[in-house]
Amino acid sequence: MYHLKFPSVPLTGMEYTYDVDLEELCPVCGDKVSGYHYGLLTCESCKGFFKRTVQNNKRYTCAENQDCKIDKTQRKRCPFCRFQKCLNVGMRLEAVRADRMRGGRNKFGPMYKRDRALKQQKKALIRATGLKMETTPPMLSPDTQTDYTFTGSLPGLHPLPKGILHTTTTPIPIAPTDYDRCLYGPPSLGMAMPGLPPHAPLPPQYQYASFPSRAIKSEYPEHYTSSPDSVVGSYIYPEQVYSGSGSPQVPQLVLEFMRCDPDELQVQSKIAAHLQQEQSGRGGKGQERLSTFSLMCHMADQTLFSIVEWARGCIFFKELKVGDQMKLLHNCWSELLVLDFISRQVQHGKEGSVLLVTGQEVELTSIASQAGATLTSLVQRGQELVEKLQTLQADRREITCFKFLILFNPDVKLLENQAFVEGVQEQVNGALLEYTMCAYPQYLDKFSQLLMRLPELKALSAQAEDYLCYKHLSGEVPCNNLLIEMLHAKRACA
DNA sequence: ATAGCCTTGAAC
DNA sequence: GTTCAAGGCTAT
Repeated sequence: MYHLKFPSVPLTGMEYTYDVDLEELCPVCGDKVSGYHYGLLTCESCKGFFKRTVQNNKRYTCAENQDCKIDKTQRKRCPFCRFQKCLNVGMRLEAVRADRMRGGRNKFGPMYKRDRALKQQKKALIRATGLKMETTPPMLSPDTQTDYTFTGSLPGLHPLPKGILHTTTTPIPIAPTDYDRCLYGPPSLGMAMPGLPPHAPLPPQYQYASFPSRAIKSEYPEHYTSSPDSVVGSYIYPEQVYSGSGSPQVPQLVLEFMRCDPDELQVQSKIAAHLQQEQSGRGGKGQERLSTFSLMCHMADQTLFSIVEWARGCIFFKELKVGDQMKLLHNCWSELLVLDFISRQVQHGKEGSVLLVTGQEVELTSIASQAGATLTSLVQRGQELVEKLQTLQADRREITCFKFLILFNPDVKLLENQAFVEGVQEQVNGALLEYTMCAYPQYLDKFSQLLMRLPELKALSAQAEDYLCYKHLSGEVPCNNLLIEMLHAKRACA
């Protein structure tokens, strides 16, 4: 399935791929676009179809392998796959009104406006630079259009995934559960939170779901909120932090951080299994599965899940009220995600390739040749940071401290317990300083050298976020995505 | 059930 | 007042 792409989008990052005038095509069926409907530009018929499906709570089944091609002539054939595709390209359930109120505007208005502006900007850019690189073969339906951003699959992805990602034996267990989740659960952090039960499929309340914080709060169990008068002192463990029995060189706090750190292999197999499920859910016997880019999105999404899970279970963070937890995570999710990637490269990575969270290796050359310019430069910048950290001999403990420094950012606005966050950051700084002094006495300024990498990481993650935002607005990021949720949450605050 | 056209109404 | 994405209507 290569269709998880917005056919009308001419750009992939900063480079220009194909005809802007081919723009008015429905991402679901390729028919003529009639305007923004339920989150993106679609044709009139898919708009109506989506509305009928959601309003009347229709359930379809696919007579084939849930991978039917949807185009203008065949769109009536399989409503199951059509609706699936609607969701995949990013049509929003929340935009269908539960109360059927007519007219007016909804919260997507500003998004449509931004999207228009973005498209306009790009058109102008193309006109100005004359940089049209490739042209879409005119006969291709949206289903078969190539994703120029990140073509089909990377060679490096094949060796391992043979067994891991492309298993054909799994029957497709997705049918009712995921359908329900898609239908009733607008993408939300709440629903997405690991370890929490998903929405019960009760009355369809997909009405004006305000994006970021709505479900998040309500879905947190009460016991995650702590007493209102939490003060710094009561959370720090003063006498245990630096002294203590363990190893003489490592501050107690650092040991505690390491204890919170998830087992890498566990995360790896969990995410690999998830992606396998994802793949088998759509593949069937057809070869067309998720594009590499969508696969990467799912991978990043799952990594984000594990990061959120980590945060919720780790020292200090779990003492915070849910509101503050969310604010901190919304602020730093992309940094943590990038750091996760970076640290994997620092620890295991070989030169010339990157290691994915699933354990797969991808050659840098194949990224350079197949990914768009923006993504390639992101990876490039990432590798530069990796090299710096390797030169510094940054170890796992130090990088784990990084995670806490990033998470406990006292500059986050409107924190209820800002003093606590500040206190934690100070403690982490202290522990990191002591650790580097004890463990690497020969490097006098290792601590400050390490700290200087943080702004670089921040800049890199900001760039990555912008890239993701762009891809999202282009409709290329799969829906029901925690990544996107985070993206929206952050931009809504800004 | 589908899809083209019509009506509505909050945001601008 | 104008816009334009919601929902509604209806012949096919």
